[in-house]
Formats: sequence, C-alpha cells, structure tokens
Amino acid sequence: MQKQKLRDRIYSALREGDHRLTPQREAVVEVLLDNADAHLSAENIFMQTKHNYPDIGLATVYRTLELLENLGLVHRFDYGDGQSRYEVSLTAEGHYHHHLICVNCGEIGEFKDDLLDEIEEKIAADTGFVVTDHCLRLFGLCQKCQGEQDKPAEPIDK
Amino acid sequence: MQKQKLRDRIYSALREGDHRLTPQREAVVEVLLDNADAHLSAENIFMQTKHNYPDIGLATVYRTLELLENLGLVHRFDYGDGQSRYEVSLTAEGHYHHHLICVNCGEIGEFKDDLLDEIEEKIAADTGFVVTDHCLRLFGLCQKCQGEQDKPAEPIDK
DNA sequence: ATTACTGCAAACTATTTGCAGCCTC
DNA sequence: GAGGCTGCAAATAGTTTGCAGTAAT
Repeated sequence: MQKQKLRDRIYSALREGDHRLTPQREAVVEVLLDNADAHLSAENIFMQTKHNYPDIGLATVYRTLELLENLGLVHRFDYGDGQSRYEVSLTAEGHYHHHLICVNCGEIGEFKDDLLDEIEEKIAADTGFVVTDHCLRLFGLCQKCQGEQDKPAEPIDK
Repeated sequence: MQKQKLRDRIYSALREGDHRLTPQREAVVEVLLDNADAHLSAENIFMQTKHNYPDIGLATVYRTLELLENLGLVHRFDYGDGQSRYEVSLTAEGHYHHHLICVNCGEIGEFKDDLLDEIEEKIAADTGFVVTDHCLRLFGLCQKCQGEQDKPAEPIDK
C-alpha cells in the first residue's frame, strides 16, 4: 500500500531524533508495517520479529515500541484484557478510527469516523477541557456472532 | 444523594444471586457508594475500606469487585496506566458519561452525553456490528493545567 | 571513539489463585 | 452444619529496568 511512505516517515523521525537505526528496530518496523491493520500485542510483535531476527529480545521490542510511541509513530491501545496492542499511526495528525470489539469471538474491527469532533468541541465549550486525543471502544457482536451467541467466549472485557 | 437506593439495589442483587452479605462486602460497598463519582483503583478501595474494616485483604477487595462487576452493579474502567478503576453503575441500564483524562495532572473528569447513539446507528447500518456497550476516553489538558504544563505529574492517588 | 542500544535476567506491578479456617445462611 | 467467603502467601502475566557487552554513527 503506502508502506514505503510510512517506512520513510519512521526512518526520518528516528534520524531527526538522534536515534539509531539498528537491525532490531528495522525488523520491528517491518512487522508493524506488514500488520498495519492488525492489532498486535507486544508478544505477537516479538514472535513475528523473531522470524527475521531470531536473536531479538522481548525487552528490545518493548523499548522500540515505547520509542516509536513517544515519537507519535505508533499508537498503543488497551482493550482491558491486560495487554497493550500496537499499530502504526497512519497519519501524522490524529487518527479517526474506532475499534469494534466482539464480546463473543474477540475479533477487533475498525470503523472510520470523525463524529467525535462534535463531542470534543462541545466538551471544550462546556468544561474548558481541551481534548488532544481520544480512544473509543465499542463492544458488541460482530455480524458472524449474531446468530450463534453463547459460544465459549474468550475473556475479553472492558 | 440516592445512596440508599443504590445500596438497596446492590444488597438485593446479592441476595437474589445467592451471595452472602459479609461485613467485608458491606465495607467495600460503602466505600464505592461514598465515592460514586471518583474513579478509584482497587488499591484505593482497599485502603479506604481498611478504615472501617482493618483486617480486610486485598484479594477480598478484588473478589468483591469482580462479583459486583459480574452482577452489573459496578463498572470497571481502564485508563491505560496499568490499573483498573471502578465505580458503581448509577443506572441499571447503560451509562452515558465519558471520561476526560488530563495527561498532565492525571485528574479524571466526566462528561455526560449521548451523541454516541448516532455513531452506533451508523456502525450498525454500515458494518452489521451491533453495539451493546462502549467506552470513550478523551485525553487532553484540564482547565487548571492549560497554563502550567510540563509539571511533574503526580501518580494519581486520591 | 563515543555512547546509544541490546540481550539477559531479575525486578516490578496489578491481579489471580490455592488452601485451611471462618462465619453466613 | 454445609459451603460460600476470607486472609495470607504464593503464583501469574505483562511490562520495565540494571548491567555489562556490542555496534551504529
């Protein structure tokens, strides 16, 4: 897709921030780019990165993700199931997609929308709180699961 | 406020579910009722409960919160700072308040609104995903912090 | 040549669980 | 009196950190 553009953005942000481009970081970035619309946990990313760089340590993955998050290149999400998920930020500005979490099968979908702008303006006007970021998670049943409920649901809660 | 009504609802739900009303559970419920609009962590609740029931164990607090959550009497939130927050559900049905989290001082405010209904309808129409619950967290700067940023943020402890 | 980065293992934090005894129903 | 509930301590799970060695600039 626009993978090359994203990779360029990440590499130049690293250079500009005086961070080194190590093979470990390259490997992690590739995994992130290859899974731009998955919602990988640190452990997932670690396992996948091992394919291209078997000697990488889990701590390095965490440190890389933290760095990229601080540079605004990666977004960290929390689904309340005790582990963080990561994905590359697709734009330099805000991201306007929300997550649809199926409480039956655990699948995570996405929904693009900017209706929240309205809410954020209302908040600024009413309370003086200035919103810079948001996280909207919607729980419910995905299309697949609407017929066959009550299956052995995985432990996903908010 | 309507504390007595909430307490009654909790007590009868416990009875109906064949759960025992122990002094520990009573003590935890009182703390929850006294802090209906705070956003307490399990540790916070544990400490506060100790005032009225010094011998209570942290595990009991967790078990009580889990029970109340399963009964729909308490809502659990996750702000991504690694610990869950709890608050009594004020109504039997859905709750329509969102959380304003100040990234500077950590204060958590609330904002009541039902604009999300619109988004949820749109999602059902577009994707077939049926939303049953949601969690919206808004990050930014509270009014107090807008002048004096970059302060040494406190580790949120009420 | 610096000194940021890495892997490993140990440390930490929030939460869960096993178990023997206790106390509500 | 039976079985759910409790406190304690130990176990987990995800993440972070200290350190000595390694490698990007």
